[in-house]
Amino acid sequence: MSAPGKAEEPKEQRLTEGGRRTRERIIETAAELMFHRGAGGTSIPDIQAAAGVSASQIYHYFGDKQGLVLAVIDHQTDAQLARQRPLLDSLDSIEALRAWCDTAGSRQDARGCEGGCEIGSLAGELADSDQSARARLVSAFDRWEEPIRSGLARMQARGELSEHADTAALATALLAAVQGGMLLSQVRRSSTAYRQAVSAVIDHIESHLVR
Amino acid sequence: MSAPGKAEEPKEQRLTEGGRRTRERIIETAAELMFHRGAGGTSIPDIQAAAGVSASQIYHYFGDKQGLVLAVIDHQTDAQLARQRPLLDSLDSIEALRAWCDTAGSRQDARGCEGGCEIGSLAGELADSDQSARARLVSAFDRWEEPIRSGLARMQARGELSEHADTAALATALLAAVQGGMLLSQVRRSSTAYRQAVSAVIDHIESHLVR
DNA sequence: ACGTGATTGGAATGTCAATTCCAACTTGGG
DNA sequence: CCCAAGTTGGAATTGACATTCCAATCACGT
Repeated sequence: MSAPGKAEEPKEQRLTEGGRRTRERIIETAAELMFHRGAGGTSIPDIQAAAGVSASQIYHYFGDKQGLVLAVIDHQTDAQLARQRPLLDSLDSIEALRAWCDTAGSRQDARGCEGGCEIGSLAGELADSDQSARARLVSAFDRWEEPIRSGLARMQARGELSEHADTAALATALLAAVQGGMLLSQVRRSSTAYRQAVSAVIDHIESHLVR
Repeated sequence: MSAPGKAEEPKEQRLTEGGRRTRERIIETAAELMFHRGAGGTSIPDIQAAAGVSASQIYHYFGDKQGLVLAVIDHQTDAQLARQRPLLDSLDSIEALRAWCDTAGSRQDARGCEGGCEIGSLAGELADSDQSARARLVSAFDRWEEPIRSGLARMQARGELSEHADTAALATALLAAVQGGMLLSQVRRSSTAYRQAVSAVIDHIESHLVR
């Protein structure tokens, strides 16, 4: 589920088992299409065809397109975090940080560097035009950044990382490197930029190691 | 045997003085709208109304919407680089790097952190869906990264930066930090993430200084 | 002044998307 | 078994958009 947010869902409707599955299928199909063509570039008919559902079903479960987009954001956030676990929960060593960043790089290579970050792409498209989407994206990035900061904080508590290091700022910098690196890699169709970007920040974190 | 219309050379047409101005006005208006609403979110009628031109004029000068988008990419690239000069041409000291990044941060604050990077936003939207747009974006980022690398190379040539420093990689990392930092700042509506991201990378570059 | 090509207005066309509607069908609990 | 609520299909509506067309001006070289 999503983070403890204040989602104002007035219509708490009961779902049949079949209904739940249909709903899931719509979200997953929409997420896939929107990852490649963007939210604006993905039409309801596109989703209908790809998921094998009728228009009524989409509007029944999500109200309107914006509702579906919000659901997709949450789904991608959950999926992204789930996929990165358990690595994400033990980012308390330089090697762990490198390994974690590396899996993302390999994943990027595997798909030929097409598409960037599932969340970052939606963020760039929706941050300015849809306030409720932006709110969820804030939450998404917070949930993503937290485990990084937490890992650094543990290193610091253990005395491995200088007590002067600003773990929150370093975590933000690393997340930014991931996002920016992904964008450059997507444009250049090469994961090199991504690897150089995250490597630089991790090197910098490394410079805060004690002794 | 249809000619693989890979690159239909934009037929060199003669422009009247008024025509040139109309063309410029369309590009600038479109760039402004697309910056806020994205390329896909900006319709030809939108541009018509904002620029005070008729549909014929847009199609006369750009062929179709994609042609206009390409022109907008080039325009934003030129505008971006021009705005950052002369700072961009003297990035050969840590202070210069910080000052350069700071102006972008202030600019971001000045607009309330709405909108990200003029080029980066278009990149995220178009990299996967429009190959000719992607090609221009590759060129845009290359033109942007070059002055950074060049400045670092000068520092290195002067013996200020370690000879082991990979100036190209560092330049890429800094550009990625700018992009990723802008994205996070746009979502969070605070330039803090941007400042932390670029600061981390510049600190890292600083660690390569020969003492 | 003339004529060719540049420029412009504005309506017309065809497509497609978002959303609504309603009727039919299913399911689960009492 | 029976009803209310959940679920689905598919047509209909409405509007916007990209693009085309044609006819009218306008600018400039000769």
